[in-house]
Amino acid sequence: MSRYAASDVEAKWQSAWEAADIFRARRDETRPKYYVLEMFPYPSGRIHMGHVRNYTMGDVVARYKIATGHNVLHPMGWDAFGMPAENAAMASGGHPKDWTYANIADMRAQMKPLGLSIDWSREFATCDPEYYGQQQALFLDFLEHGLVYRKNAVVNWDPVDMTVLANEQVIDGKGWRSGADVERRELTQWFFRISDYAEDLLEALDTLDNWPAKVRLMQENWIGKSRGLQFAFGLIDGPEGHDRVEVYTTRPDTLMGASFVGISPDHPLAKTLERERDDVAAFCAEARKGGTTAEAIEKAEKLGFDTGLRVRHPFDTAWELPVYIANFILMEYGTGAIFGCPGHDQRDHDFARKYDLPIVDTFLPIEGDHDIGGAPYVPLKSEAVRYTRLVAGEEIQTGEAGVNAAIDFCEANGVGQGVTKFRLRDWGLSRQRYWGCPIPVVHCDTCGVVPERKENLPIRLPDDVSFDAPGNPLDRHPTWRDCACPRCGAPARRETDTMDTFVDSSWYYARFTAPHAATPTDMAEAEYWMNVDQYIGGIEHAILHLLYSRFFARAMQVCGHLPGKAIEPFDALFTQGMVTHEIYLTRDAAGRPVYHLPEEVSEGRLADGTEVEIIPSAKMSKSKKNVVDPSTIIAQYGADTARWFVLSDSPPERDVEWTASGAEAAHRHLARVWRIAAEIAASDAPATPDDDALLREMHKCIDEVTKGIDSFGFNAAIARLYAFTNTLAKSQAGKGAKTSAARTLAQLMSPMTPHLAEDIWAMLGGEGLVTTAPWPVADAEMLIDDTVILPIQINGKRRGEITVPADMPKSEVEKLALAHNAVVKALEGAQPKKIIVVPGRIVNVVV
RNA sequence: GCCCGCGUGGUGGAAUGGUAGACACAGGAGACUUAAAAUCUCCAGGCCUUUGGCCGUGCCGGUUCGAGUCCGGCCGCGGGCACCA
Repeated sequence: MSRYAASDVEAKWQSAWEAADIFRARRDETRPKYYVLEMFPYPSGRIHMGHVRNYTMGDVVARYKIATGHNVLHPMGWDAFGMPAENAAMASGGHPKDWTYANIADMRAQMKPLGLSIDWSREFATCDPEYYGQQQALFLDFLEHGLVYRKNAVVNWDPVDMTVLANEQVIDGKGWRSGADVERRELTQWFFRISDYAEDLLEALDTLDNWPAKVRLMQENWIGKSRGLQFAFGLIDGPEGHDRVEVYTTRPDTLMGASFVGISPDHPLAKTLERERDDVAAFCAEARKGGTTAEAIEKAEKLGFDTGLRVRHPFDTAWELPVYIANFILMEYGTGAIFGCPGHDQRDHDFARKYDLPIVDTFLPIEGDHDIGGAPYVPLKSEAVRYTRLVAGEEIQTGEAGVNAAIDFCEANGVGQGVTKFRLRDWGLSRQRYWGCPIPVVHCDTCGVVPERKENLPIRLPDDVSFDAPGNPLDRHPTWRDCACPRCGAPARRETDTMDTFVDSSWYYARFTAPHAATPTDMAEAEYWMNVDQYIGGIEHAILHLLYSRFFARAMQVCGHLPGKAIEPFDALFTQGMVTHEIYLTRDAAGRPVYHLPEEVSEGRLADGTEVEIIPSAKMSKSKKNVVDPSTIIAQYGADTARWFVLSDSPPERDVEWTASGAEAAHRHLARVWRIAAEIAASDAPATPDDDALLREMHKCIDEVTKGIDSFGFNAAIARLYAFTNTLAKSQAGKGAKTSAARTLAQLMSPMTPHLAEDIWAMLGGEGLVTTAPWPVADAEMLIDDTVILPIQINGKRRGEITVPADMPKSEVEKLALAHNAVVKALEGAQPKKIIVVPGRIVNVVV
């Protein structure tokens, strides 16, 4: 008998699927539709195991849905704009466009051998003018509907290269190429009004029942709805135009603990002072050093500058507080000003100790009380309710009730208003870069900012650009900027900013429903195919990409590009873990790590015998060389082995470690299944006898694998398939029962290992393709066993077991349990205190 | 710093609040073979006084007849933090 030859088998069945054209999605009102989508890849050049895992999971779902009679849409495309293409152009002199399309061709060629059930006729790249032209049309519609506007915003500025830097390009506060200290600088930029949808985006999270709870929680925290008090401190002898400092606080219950007021270096008062005073200007310049990320700002050393100005406390006008400019206060949140309460906030506490400000405890003492000299006192969740002193004679509870009481008290006394604020800021989409979708507006000296006419779209990126100087090539292009004003016809200049690549990925799922429509979407197609029934991708997109997509679905609906039902574009979301691998390294003379590829290492040693250090289980990354190329694995074992392995060893939401032995074992198992099936097919044994145990196992396997796939329990489903294979291999049944069991095995494996499944299905005389064969259904009667083993516990510890009929009444089970040796011994003639019988599960005797 | 998650044998992991360790990897013993490969069979959490007993799911405490699972606190590791995609 021949052996399982993966490469022949896989090529054969991929051709068969292509010939039958079974993955092309067409509208068909007679069948339920199912849209499964994996987050589309960035065309970096090579696919990696993370891609294999992501697309395999989507493929399992897609193939399972095909088998259960659904009309499946399973498309693929490329998130093709972005910085790496420009970096490659700068490093090697090529063009971002050539680099990107070459990468797409390479990656498509690597992806096809995986045997994915993709409708390739719908493929597009976001850098295709056909796609980004429609995106420009969307932008113009958003502009018309008031969903886009311009305002100033802070960017990372490299003062040597005179260019804007991405956060990624700021290393330890310095520009990645120039090494200069990065500054925060304001530019006029385009913004989407996502914050107008904050309340809706928050409330609709409750409707996303099939999203992971943690993703919903992360989005909830990101949107950050809070109720607080907005009020003003009266400013004493402030500069002209400044008589108060508006503050927003979520902790008005601690107002009596105030010991300073802090304002952002970008606060209007700070800017006024900066113009008037050199010492303030010097401090603000210092405070603006470093990157713009929240992490950089909050981790930076807390610096404050005493302006010398004083404000009056709203409850006691004789009480004066100093005004500090502080580098950790963000102008984007609240009012850009805070009051500091060092007694009950760690950051304020640190600040107060550094600048020698008073630390006031506002919580009334209860027994064994706190001392806030060493650390701020923040009550624990589990502690008794605390009371705080708001003003003399007013005591209020802490926590939410206290905040509301404090707001009520303040409003009643004319000190500010209770307001609701969101942490969510508007989405800045301007990028000062070439390789992105041009923003389709024109700057005219007479008319100002004018939208392009839709008939002029797409506004194409020019091909003749150079990357030999820092900055945006569109800015220095000799002619591209020149145009006629769409309104008055006078000579005008194009906007040279391009769009954030998150814009590209915020609506591609809608475009897949009609990838070549002359408008952004085709409403009939969108009505049929939307929503995405199952979306699958990395947890790293839990906030930004998913939130932006949710906003876009709403905005597109406002502009008539999506039907009402698509307000939430992704009905179900699954976030998968990473593929990890050990890192192998040796040290150079200076002790710096030198990384080695897995194939260079054998049994912990390099070919020359040098022992390597091993760092366990880290995310695969080219720089650490702990990567395995899927193409190598496919060449060695076949795609089914790679698919089987990435699904088998870990739950899909968790990381999976790629190991050579695991891949080897997966391949051995698939070869075994093939061999077992081939033996059954070639056997001349009689059709009977049946094997009741085998058939029961088969139905249990159908049941559990079906449930496993339905709930993304792929690893558990695969474990069940291993067990069933073991049972089948040992069965003494006749050819009839074995053939039936093996065909079922082929069907159950087909979503995971479709090529192998087709091959053994055909071998065993299955009709047509297993891919399109109807999914098997478990016989409910075969799932119930006649007898069960019940563990006997004494005081919750297992002491024995009894085997009883499954339907034995509780009273009978109790009698049997009480007669059990271990129970008799434990009772020593006494009566049990209690007996708990959970039918079919357990007996617990309390003595 | 802030938000979120995870932690179970040598390893990956399984377990609607109900027999902890399914299934697999690595390991050990054996069969087959001149031999190897391949394949097949069996063993396998730790400890002890071994037909039995004790301990055991990061640590400390709680709820419960019963906790890997629920609650509180801690420790460790990972993801995100708005211009990486």
